[in-house]
Amino acid sequence: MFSAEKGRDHISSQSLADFVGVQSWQIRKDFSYFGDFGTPGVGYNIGRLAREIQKILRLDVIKKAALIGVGDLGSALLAYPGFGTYGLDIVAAFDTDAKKIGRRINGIKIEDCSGIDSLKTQGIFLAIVAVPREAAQPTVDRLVAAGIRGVLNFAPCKVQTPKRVKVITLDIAMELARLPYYMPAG
Amino acid sequence: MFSAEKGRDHISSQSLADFVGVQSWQIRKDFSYFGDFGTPGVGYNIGRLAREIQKILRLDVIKKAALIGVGDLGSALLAYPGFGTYGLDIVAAFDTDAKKIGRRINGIKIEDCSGIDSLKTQGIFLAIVAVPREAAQPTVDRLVAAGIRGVLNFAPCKVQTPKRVKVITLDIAMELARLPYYMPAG
DNA sequence: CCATGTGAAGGTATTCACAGCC
DNA sequence: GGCTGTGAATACCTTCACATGG
Repeated sequence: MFSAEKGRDHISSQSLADFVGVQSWQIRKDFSYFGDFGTPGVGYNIGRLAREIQKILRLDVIKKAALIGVGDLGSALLAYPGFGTYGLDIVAAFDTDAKKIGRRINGIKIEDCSGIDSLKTQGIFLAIVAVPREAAQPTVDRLVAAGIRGVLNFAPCKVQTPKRVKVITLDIAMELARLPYYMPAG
Repeated sequence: MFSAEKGRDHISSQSLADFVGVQSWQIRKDFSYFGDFGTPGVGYNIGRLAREIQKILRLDVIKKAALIGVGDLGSALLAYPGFGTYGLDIVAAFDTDAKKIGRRINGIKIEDCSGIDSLKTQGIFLAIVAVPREAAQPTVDRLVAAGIRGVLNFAPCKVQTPKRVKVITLDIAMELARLPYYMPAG
């Protein structure tokens, strides 16, 4: 990748744009919102650029996350190796099912849900909610009480939180359902 | 739900707005792009509205989908009961792992990948790609050749397709990684 | 001469507020 | 009176093209 830049320490907005499939001015405009990282006539220093982006996206600190609900999806998430790329680490998992409690997946022991209440003391401020729809709101309420600041919700429903707690809801079935809308004569 | 409207056959943009957490003019404006479904002074006929929305979102036809890659995430998707809500039905599953081929999950038999090439003859135009990143582009190429029209891609990478094939990429780790960005002093 | 950063233009989406219909 | 549908106003985002700095 970046074949035109191999062995060089700078890259142009044009090369970056070609690589990710956008226009060069989009690259420059977006970067300019966060500061002047580039050098006119030269381009962007690759090392500097990487560090700036890591800072902007907060990739420089490892963030601990808890998983609530270890069903099929939850198990898949525990086994997924891709979170490290973004400085994320799932360090705790909770379920209500007695048969699952005590089992380990990928080194993480599944705990009883009472442990949720002490997440704050462990420095955990992110939670992944992979519970049935009916359980989503009560679960999130408990997480909010436990001091959680951000929630990734896989339950197909809206959940209410105080403004200080950010929620991203990912309804996988709805994402698939969006596709036919773009397909002429579905 | 809709307690103020219980037992009635019409609902106002205001009630809908309160329920989903938006402004009433957003509801009216959005609906108006697709036609005049409402009655001034009365509101929207609930049955009519439901049918109109089903038509707009193409929920009235059942769409068959194929799953490629039956790892942890793929298995979770096969077991997930929520696709029917949106008129979706996963009817085929493929994997390269000989140990998995022939197994059934939720009534769907896991097949060898050669079956991908005949998806079109089965009337399948949607595919879910849950394979490792390296395999994503070749898999999608094969799906495109097989006449697939829409792809839900869980691999954390861009995939190239002809314009006629719509791709939605869902990078779950990146979704979680977005949260700290909204959290002050993450 | 090269590539950035940005004012300005153009386009799109959001929001308002009200005329018109029930 | 109540509620819709929509023009008009506003804000936002996208795109262009160029002045400026190396």
